[in-house]
Formats: sequence, structure tokens, C-alpha cells
Amino acid sequence: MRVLLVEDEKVLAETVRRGLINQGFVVDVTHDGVSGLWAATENPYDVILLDLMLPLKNGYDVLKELRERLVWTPVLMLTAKDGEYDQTDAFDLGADDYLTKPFSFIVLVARIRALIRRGAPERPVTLTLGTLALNPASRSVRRGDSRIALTAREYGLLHYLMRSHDQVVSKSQILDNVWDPAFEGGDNVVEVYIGYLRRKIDSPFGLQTLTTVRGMGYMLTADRPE
Amino acid sequence: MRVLLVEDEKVLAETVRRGLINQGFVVDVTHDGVSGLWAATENPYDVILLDLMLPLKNGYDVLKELRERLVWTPVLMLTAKDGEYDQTDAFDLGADDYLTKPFSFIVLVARIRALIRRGAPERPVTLTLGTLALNPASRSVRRGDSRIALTAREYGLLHYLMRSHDQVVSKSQILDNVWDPAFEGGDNVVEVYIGYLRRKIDSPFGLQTLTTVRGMGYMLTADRPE
DNA sequence: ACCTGCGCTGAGAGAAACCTGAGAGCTGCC
DNA sequence: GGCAGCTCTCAGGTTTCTCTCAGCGCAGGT
Repeated sequence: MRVLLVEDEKVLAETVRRGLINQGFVVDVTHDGVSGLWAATENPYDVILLDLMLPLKNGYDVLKELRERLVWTPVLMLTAKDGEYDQTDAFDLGADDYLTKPFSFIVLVARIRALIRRGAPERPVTLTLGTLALNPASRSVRRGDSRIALTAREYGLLHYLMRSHDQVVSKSQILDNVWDPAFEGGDNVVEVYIGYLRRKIDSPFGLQTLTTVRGMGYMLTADRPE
Repeated sequence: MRVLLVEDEKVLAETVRRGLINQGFVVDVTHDGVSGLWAATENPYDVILLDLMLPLKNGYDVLKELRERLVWTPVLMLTAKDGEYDQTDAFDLGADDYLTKPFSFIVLVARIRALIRRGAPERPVTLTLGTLALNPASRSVRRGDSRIALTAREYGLLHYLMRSHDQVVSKSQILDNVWDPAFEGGDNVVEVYIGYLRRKIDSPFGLQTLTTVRGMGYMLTADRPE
């Protein structure tokens, strides 16, 4: 169980860190918002403990940017009682829980365990491939920061291609998986829809992630090495 | 300070009740899950003390249904140490604290006070999405400062959509959740009511937060789409 | 260099999905 | 009983999507 603690009060941070290690957690600590955000983006933590008042970038903004980057690690906010932000704000931003300082260590551990237990599965699972992101819950697709509107069929096709990314899929595979099994038409439909998709996810961005493998099928790849 | 105690062991319940009254609390007691749930839904308590093992409906389910009904009164779970459920489960369901039987009365009171201090106001009592706010308690809806009058069906639909905001919900999902399970009509009703809602929550404000996702369903989003 | 066949694309017919106005049946209230 | 408000059905109209077709371009083979 890996935990990230972002807390600028050194003494408190050290106390919590030792306590958590005693409880069997692996703990990383950063002392300001910017390095906290960086750490949270780069590593797969199970929970992030995020102080609200932080140097360089406050917890409020860290959480916001984290979610914008589609990082859905559960976040437990640590708030000072007299803080200028209230907890409702934290919930709005996607914090999963909060604790008011001073807090009891027992309670902290219990909350962390609760978050870990219910953590990941509740989160929207987004498929990403390079800068392309597909969110099945909201049925939304984005390339970087721009939203892309797709029709039902285009969406189905992209969804399938993303699940099979970096593999060549044949037109008949596509027909089997995206079209109705009873579909009787020729496989030109696939070509047509591949064309539609390219005009939406590649051409506007000057990319070529959806390539033809002549005689074999198509392949979707990332636009930049991950 | 008003407290609801849901506990079936009559002797323990009576002891706790007297003790709390001595401490200046107003105490209601119920002895089973169903009446506990009813009382908790109907009255504005500051804290609910909820036993886990209860006749008719266990504490686990009571808490779950309470949260589903968007009642956010802080709940302190009373668990028997040998119970089949552990404390983490209680946290998962939205319990705010727990106490293992047998507990010291002093500790109980301290925990109750702690819950009351950080309690209710921190909880979202209204559902909000952008400038749209729905208050389940008063069954009222407003867009910004203007009140919006909705019929029962419209309210039910909006309530469901707000709980599933930013997700595409299909017409059949809507029928299952908003209409009577025995409803037999076609799903055109949904289209009609979506239309009614739009005329009340979107059109007058020049917004389009309730969008059609052709072939999939509908999605309610905040009024500031990214 | 020339064929041949695969893949791409614009245009458009047809169908599906959706929206909306009108109104019938109900219920509750005066 | 009569009215008002709500719920739901229906049918016609509108929008949008899906798929077909035909012609063109290009890759790969000879």
C-alpha cells in the first residue's frame, strides 16, 4: 500500500510518516504543492493525503489539476479548522474524504483503509492512448484538451480500437465486434468509418495514429511514446 | 443537540439514553432498523447512534439507505467486536465514526461532541451542478436565484439525472429508476419529460445542460462545459 | 511503366432517433 | 359537477446517422 503525503509542516509530516510506516504503508513525502502534484502524477499511489495550505501551490489547486490530468487516485484532504476553504469545496473538486486538524492518528488510518478498499473501482475508468482519452461513463472523448464529438457508431469503433491498440485488427474483426452480428453489408462501411474517425481524431491535430496496414487491417497507436 | 439512538438491547439503550439526557442531549430511541430509518429520515438529528445488529433491518442497511436518501446526519456506529462486519465496512458506507462494544460512556460522549462539532454543515445537503441546485429536503430546485417549480415526475427525473451527472444515462435506465417498475409504456415518455425539463431548467436561461446523446441517452452537465 | 486490386472519399437515399403539439384520462379540490 | 393540473399516448415533423455506391488514387507486383 503506497501513500503520498503532501504536507509542509515538517514535524507533523514526519510523525505521520513514521506512524504509517509502522502500519505497513510505503510512504512518500513532499513538502509543497508543485512537487506533490508531480509525484502524484508520476507514481501509482493508493491514496494521497493532501494538506490544504501548501507553499507554491495549494491543495485545492493540486487536486484540481490532478483530476484534470485524469489521475483518479483517492485523495484525503487535511484541512485546518479555521481555513478559508471549507470542506464542501474539497468534495466538489473530487476529494474523497477530509479530516480536520488536529486529527487522531487512529482515525486517519481507518479513513485511509476505507479509501483504499472502496478506491479504484468507483472511479471512471478512462482509456488513454497518448493524448487520446476515452471515458466510457460520460461517453466522452478528448484529444489533449479538446473534446471530440462522435456518433454512436464512431464511438463504438474507437472504443474497440483503443481496447486493441497497437495491434492490427482486420475489417472482419471490426465488423464482428462493432457492428451487429446480423450485419450483412460489405466491409466498405468500415473503411468509411475509419475515414470519419481520422477526420475527427487525427487530421485536426496533424497526427496519424490510425494507420492502414494494407491487406491486413488497421492499427491505432499512441501519438507520442509513453 | 438532538440525538437518535437505534439500539435493540433495551437495558443498554435505556442506560445510554439517561446518561445522554444528563449531559443535556435530547434523545429519541428506536429499537429496530425500520423505525430507526424512518425517524432518521423524518427528523433533523445532530447525530445518529446506530447499532449494527438490529431487528427488521440491520445498521449496515439503515446507513446505506439513509445515504441513498441523501441524509447526511453524522452516524456513529456501535459494533460488537465479534460481529460479522468490521469497522472498515462501516466507514465504507459513510459512517463517520465507530465504537466497539462495550464502550466507556465518557468516550461515547466525547465522540458525539466531536461529530457534532465537525458534523452536519460540512455535508452536502443540496445537490448542485453549476448554477443548478436541488434540495431534497425541501424538494425545491433553483437555477441561480430563481426558483423552479417542478411536478413530481419532473422532479424525480431531475433528481436522478443530477445523481448521475456527467454520465450518459439511457432511456431504459431512466425508466427503471424514475418510473414505477411496473410501468409498461414505451420510452417516449422519457423524451417528453426531458423536453419538459429543458423548458424549465435550460431554455429560460439560454443554457443547454441537458443534452441528448443520440443513440445512447441523455447527459446532464454543469453549465460551464469545459 | 503499366496493371490490378485495395483503400479512400463525396454524395445522397433511407432509416432511425428524437422532438413536440394536441389531447385523453385521472385525480384532487372547490 | 366543474375546473385545474398532472401524466401519458399518439402522430407528424425534424434532425441526424448509417450505409451504399461509384469513381478515383495509390501501392505493390510483374
